[in-house]
Amino acid sequence: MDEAVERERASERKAEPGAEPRIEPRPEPRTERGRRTRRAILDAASAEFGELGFHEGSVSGITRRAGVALGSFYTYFPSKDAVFRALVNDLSDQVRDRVAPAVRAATGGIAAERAGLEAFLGFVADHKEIYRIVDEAEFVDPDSFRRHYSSTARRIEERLRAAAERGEVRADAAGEVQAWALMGMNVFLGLRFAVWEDGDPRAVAAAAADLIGRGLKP
Amino acid sequence: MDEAVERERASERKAEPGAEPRIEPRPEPRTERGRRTRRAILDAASAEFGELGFHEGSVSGITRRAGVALGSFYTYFPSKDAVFRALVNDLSDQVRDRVAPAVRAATGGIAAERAGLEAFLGFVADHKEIYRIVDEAEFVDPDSFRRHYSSTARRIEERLRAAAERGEVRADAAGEVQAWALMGMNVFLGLRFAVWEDGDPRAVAAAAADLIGRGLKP
Amino acid sequence: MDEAVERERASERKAEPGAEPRIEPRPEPRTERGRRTRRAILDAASAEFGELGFHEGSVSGITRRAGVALGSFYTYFPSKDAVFRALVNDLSDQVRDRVAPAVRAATGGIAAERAGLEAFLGFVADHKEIYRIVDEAEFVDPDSFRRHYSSTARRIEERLRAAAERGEVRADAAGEVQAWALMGMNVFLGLRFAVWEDGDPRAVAAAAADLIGRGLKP
Amino acid sequence: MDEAVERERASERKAEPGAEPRIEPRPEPRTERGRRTRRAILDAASAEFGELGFHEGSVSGITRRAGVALGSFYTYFPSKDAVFRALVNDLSDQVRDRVAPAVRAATGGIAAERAGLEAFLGFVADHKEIYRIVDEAEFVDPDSFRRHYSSTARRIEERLRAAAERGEVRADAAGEVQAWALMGMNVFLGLRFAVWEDGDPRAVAAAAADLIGRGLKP
DNA sequence: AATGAATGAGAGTTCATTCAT
DNA sequence: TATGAATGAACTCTCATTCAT
Repeated sequence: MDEAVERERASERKAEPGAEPRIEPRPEPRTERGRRTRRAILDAASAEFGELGFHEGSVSGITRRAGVALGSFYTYFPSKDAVFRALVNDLSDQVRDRVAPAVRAATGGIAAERAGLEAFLGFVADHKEIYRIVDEAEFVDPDSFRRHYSSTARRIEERLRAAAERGEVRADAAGEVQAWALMGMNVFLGLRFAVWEDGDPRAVAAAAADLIGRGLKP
Repeated sequence: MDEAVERERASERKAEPGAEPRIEPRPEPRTERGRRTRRAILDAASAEFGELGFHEGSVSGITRRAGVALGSFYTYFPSKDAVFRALVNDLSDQVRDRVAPAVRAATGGIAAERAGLEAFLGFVADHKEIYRIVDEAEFVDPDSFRRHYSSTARRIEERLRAAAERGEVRADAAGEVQAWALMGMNVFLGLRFAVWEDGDPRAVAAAAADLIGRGLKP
Repeated sequence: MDEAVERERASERKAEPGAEPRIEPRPEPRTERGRRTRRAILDAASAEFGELGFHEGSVSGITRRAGVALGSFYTYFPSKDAVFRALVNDLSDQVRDRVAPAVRAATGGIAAERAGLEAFLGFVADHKEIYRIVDEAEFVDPDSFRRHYSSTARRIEERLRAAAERGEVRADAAGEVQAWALMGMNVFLGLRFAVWEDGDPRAVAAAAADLIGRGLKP
Repeated sequence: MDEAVERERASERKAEPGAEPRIEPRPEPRTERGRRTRRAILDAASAEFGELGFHEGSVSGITRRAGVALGSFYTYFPSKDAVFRALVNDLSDQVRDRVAPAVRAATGGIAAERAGLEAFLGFVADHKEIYRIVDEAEFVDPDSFRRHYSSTARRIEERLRAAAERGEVRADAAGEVQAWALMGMNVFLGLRFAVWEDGDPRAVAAAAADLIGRGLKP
């Protein structure tokens, strides 16, 4: 989460190069009450944007959900864009934090991917709004969007390479193309079997692992 | 394309059941001039939404690009939403019409998927805006969004089943999960290697076909 | 006046049953400043609609007269229709509040009608816009229009009945027809001798009272 | 009706003094077909404005009802205002032409007023749209509005005077005030017992005649 | 830190009227 | 005469952001 905050600030600083400096990043809340309010706004934003999307969602909708006055929003976030960015990064980190341990706990490259997908499907089922939010980032904050998928693909690629070095995966199948293919697979399986309809994560992950296990096997 | 028009009208007709249908579908242009203008607006909308997204794009931006007066837009489309819907369906049909022949011309199930992906990557490179438009449909016109992916997945699944019957693919690997997995791969490979950066369609398609070829082989 | 506010809110709440109530009633202003602004807008609306009518009048004309920003209008009224409704009810109550005491102070049924008409003519001379506003309600807000005349006629009818019981008026002349006839008389005398041209309220009221006094006498 | 046409032209000529000359009155249709089209448009306008009012009614609504192309409207009327004016004058003349014979056929001043009101109620029941159209003229074409009521009141006043000369009515009750009072009664009785609800014209007219008969009696 | 009134740029949509065919 | 496409001014309403309290 700290990472996300870091990025949020960086992103704000360089936002709109050439334009008026406009909006300063907000300082961390000093009091406990302030921290609670900030969290309430962030959660409300997640609900608002998840339900309505960025453009249909409104700052006043967020503050209404959060139970605070409209003006209070600007005590914590300098703009509507800023909450959204904070949210995308927050979610991006949350997925990573949920998938990574599952991957690490698995034995063997394919088993790791299977475990990772299963964890991912579980996360998605709990946070169905993630698709709408991340997808809309493509329009609202392309940087966050690219960063989210680039870093996810990079992590997969690194795992494939490590597996290749351990001889579990063909060396020529441990590249960027395969990493993106796997990520795409995961994302769409999540859309279909966790967002649209609740599928059985174990079964879906097993079928996918079977597919790529054979596909990548040396 | 006629199908798209058909759907557009149907969609408009049943929009908001119960509410007064104040926004009526527009009649087909009766003159040749009218048909030309309608097409110009549709193309302009594609450019506008592709560059700016649905919400940042404006009707006046569309008419400016099309070189017609603002009011003329409403001679052909009852609302900003309506062009967008028409556009999504139009693009959806265009992809299908580009991919289908390539698939049919190929020999064997895996070769067909390879050819399909290659054709898809080519189409995407020519219409980079398709991602932004289809993705934003998730928010603007969820029906079109679902229909687009559902029908694409269904077509892949049918091909897999046919290939399984011909013994080219394992029978237990010709299901919905695999179809969505393949579609996800294709979509993300398109995003990475045709929209973000121009990759070599042949090479990317070959690598993907190798992966799934082994993965699905009986 | 409270009654009018009450009705306004009720009317907004049930507007367009079945459709989404996108346009919500505005909460009461919480601060004194807010109350002042609301009143300024209502008065400005009265002037604007009185001069130009509902359709030619504009929200921006109202806010210009009120000396507030365009957007402030929507802090207090959810739509142009809504101010209009509020205005009609406000005026309707104002007439009643001006006529009623004059009526009560008079001795005898006919004298009461005479006094009522005289008060009414005075009010109209001060608020010449009332005709345009109430008349246009027929198109903009038929409910308010009907309510205004129905309740006025009902009050007249009740007075006639009471007078009949006191033996001041023929029993068979204390019905709805007579009440509507009297109201119509009053309304048109107001139009002719208070709006179009400033007549002498006492003289006009006396002539009318003479007419109906003889007409209703037992 | 010729009178109405005459007035229409005059009114158009002097419309908007000082403004650009703009719009020429349309010549009489030369062919039979032209006359039919003009009538169809006028009837359609009556329906359109009667249902929707002047502002909500649209030229395209009129042409749709009339079954002619939008552009054809301007072959017969120079503007939306112009049809409306033509319509008001047309209706005004129609009422007069329906009421006048009934009045003439009656014997005695009061009987004439009774017969006139009864005829009026009958006309209104057949043309409920007349109220909305004449009332809205107050905003759209104040001249027509004033002329309509002024000339109606003048006719009543003349009848009262003649009756006074014949000794049927008190001399001091044959003035403008009484004429407007009678007209107001008639109008509101029409609104209540012919437009809002179908009452019995004979009974209503009898009750009103009783009222004014006694009221005016020498 | 919190509140909620105030601001105004900006967008979608309508429709009377014109005009080329 | 008739047609229907084209035009663009004008209007209502939204909402992110500011600011006085």
